[in-house]
Amino acid sequence: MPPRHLASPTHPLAVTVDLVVCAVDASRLAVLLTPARRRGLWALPQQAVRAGADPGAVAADLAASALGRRSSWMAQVGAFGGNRRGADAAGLTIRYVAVTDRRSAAPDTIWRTIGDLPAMATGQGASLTAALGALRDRMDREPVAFRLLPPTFTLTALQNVYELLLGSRLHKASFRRMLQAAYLVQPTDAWQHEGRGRPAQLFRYAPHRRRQSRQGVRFDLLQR
Amino acid sequence: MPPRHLASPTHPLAVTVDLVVCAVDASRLAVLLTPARRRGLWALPQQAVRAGADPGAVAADLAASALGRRSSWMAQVGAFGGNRRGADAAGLTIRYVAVTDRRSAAPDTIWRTIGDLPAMATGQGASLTAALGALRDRMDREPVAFRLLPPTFTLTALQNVYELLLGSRLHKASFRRMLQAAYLVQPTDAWQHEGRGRPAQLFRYAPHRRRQSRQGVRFDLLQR
DNA sequence: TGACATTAGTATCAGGCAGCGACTAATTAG
DNA sequence: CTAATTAGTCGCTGCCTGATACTAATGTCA
Repeated sequence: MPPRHLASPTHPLAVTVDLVVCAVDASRLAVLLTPARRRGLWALPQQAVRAGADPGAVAADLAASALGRRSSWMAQVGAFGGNRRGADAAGLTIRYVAVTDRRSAAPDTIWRTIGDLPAMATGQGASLTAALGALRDRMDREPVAFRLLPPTFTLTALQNVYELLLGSRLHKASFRRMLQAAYLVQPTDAWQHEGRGRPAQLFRYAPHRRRQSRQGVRFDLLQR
Repeated sequence: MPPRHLASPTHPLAVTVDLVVCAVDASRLAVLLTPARRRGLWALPQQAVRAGADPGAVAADLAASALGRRSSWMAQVGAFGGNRRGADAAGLTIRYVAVTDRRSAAPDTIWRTIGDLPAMATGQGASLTAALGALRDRMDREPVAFRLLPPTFTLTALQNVYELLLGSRLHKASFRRMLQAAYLVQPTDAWQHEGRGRPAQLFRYAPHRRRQSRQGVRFDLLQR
């Protein structure tokens, strides 16, 4: 037997991509579900990966087919595998999380808000939670929040998305100050009249002047 | 043909784990390499995944066999696949990055510092860079720096590791102040006498009193 | 033995930024 | 016209950051 750190023979494996597509629905986070194999249950959209295919491309196609349109942002959560329960459980799952600004849906798929999820197939709930965690982690490195909103949006709407993803409230003035300092949005000429109250100006995501990040050490985020 | 978002038949795939093991060597980052299939070239340690195996466990075993001991920290970088060049290129690669405090090595494996890498097999250099990027990303969320150091260490050594991973210099007083505020290290009774200069106190990684993270939005890290 | 170099660690201060409350602005409802 | 509601801004205060400058403890070398 050769040392284990050298190349070793291959053992073909069943590989599936599964996908958590998120959208914002009236201050709630919603995810897209498809019918599970067992009737009455729901599951994350998933698709087998063929040899030679790029898993990212497979996930993008899957998102497009489940949404009826392309998702506006996507990232890989990770690869998981081994001893799940169920029928052909010996395979590998590559999980992706995606985001969209419009809750369109292909036939048979449904949107459900977190906290109001239907009965789901085994393990799917945990997958979903893990994917949302990954989303939260990337939120301050990539423009995820903007991809959950239409091309133009109010700053209040943007703040709501951030609060939703962070799970905590933010201070209005501070939020806007930081946003301005980061040169991430541009005002448009349009204003949104939303029933009562003062109209809100619409902004567009338009990052210019990339600021140097501080390069500091965030010990306060380091908790293990 | 069924809709693509529903379960579809399986297509077995060759799945490999590959691994970037890092250590600190006199203010340089070093990685562990094994001989590539083609003589004279070097490659990342890798191993096939059998059906039913957990890729994380496979990676941990691989690390243990390449190092001769367990690695002190490990994380998945991601799953990559599809159209690489080379012989059996149709498979999938799950990449992990690991970290150790001692540069032990199994027979046939070598340590090389970044910037002084030998000729490597196709694509391996890029894999390595991507893994180091992932390491840097997780550094301020998980205690990676501490795992690159022995159980007790001087604060100067810790700061050197942070500077190495961040790629920039940090201010001594600020570094220590933040470290103290985060309750991450405890002083020991031991002092390190390093040739000339004042001896340095040895500390141990011992996070107590988990502070609330600020929950703010780091727009300055958001640049796309 | 004493001055100097070297490394560790601390103190203090000034400027900047975050969080906060309070303010103005623009609209609808009644 | 007044109150309610939502948008957006202003100014203050206290904390944190980064810098400089200091003290402390050791080895080196004349």
